[in-house]
Amino acid sequence: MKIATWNVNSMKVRLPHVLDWLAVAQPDALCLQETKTEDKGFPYEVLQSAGYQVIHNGQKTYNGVAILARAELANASRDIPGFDDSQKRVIAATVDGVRVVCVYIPNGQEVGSEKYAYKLKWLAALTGWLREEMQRYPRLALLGDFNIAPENRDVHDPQAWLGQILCSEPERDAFRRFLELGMTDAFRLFDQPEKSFSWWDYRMMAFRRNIGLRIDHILLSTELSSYCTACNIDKAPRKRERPSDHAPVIAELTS
DNA sequence: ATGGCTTGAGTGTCAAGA
Repeated sequence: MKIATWNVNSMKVRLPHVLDWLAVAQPDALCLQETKTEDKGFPYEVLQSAGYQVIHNGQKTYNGVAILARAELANASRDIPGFDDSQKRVIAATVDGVRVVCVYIPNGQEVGSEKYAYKLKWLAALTGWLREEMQRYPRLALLGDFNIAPENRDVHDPQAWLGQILCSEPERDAFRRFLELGMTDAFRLFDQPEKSFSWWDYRMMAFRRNIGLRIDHILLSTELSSYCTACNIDKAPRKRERPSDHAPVIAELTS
């Protein structure tokens, strides 16, 4: 079973890229972030024609998350239960016995800002809910745009980013709390190339110069991580015309 | 040099991303 995550930065603009990537990469489940559309504008039919079931939790202009899956999407849930939030950032469902949790974690803008406080509060709420969700579903995968580079090796220039947004210690602490729940960063289960990133700024030819961050992640519960045989970042879609600024991350699980 | 692109909204030019 292949599971993947991709921040597409507008489903409307990126739909052709998503369809092409589904055909090439053949994921069994794909989590999408930043769809930037309401549910009624989401391209359900064309994705179903491509062989995927679809659930979406969207809003106008900002945020928005979806899960596409070849098999049935069972027991779908939206948002963080008990956490008052107008922003559409979470959707979850069970696919082939795996609880797939798709998240678009807030960016935080700047350390010390209101949005940063919201990010930390949001992360705490997610962690609390995940603790329960993992008891309900021991075979759980958390996928998405975390907007956190967990370690210095996930940053092109750790000195320049020291203490900055996406790299600050409170954010990295929050990431470690996911691991303390019993989850493993699938990407780090395997040897990886130096300077592996999942996001590159649109400006300054950042992709060509590999000036990036690894902020998109797949975390696996203990019961799943032992079945993980590969995890990679696919840079091919980032090389296309009008790409998303993020690349997809894909993990393979044996049954 | 706090910019540099891209998107959505909306038709001016700005917020937001990371």
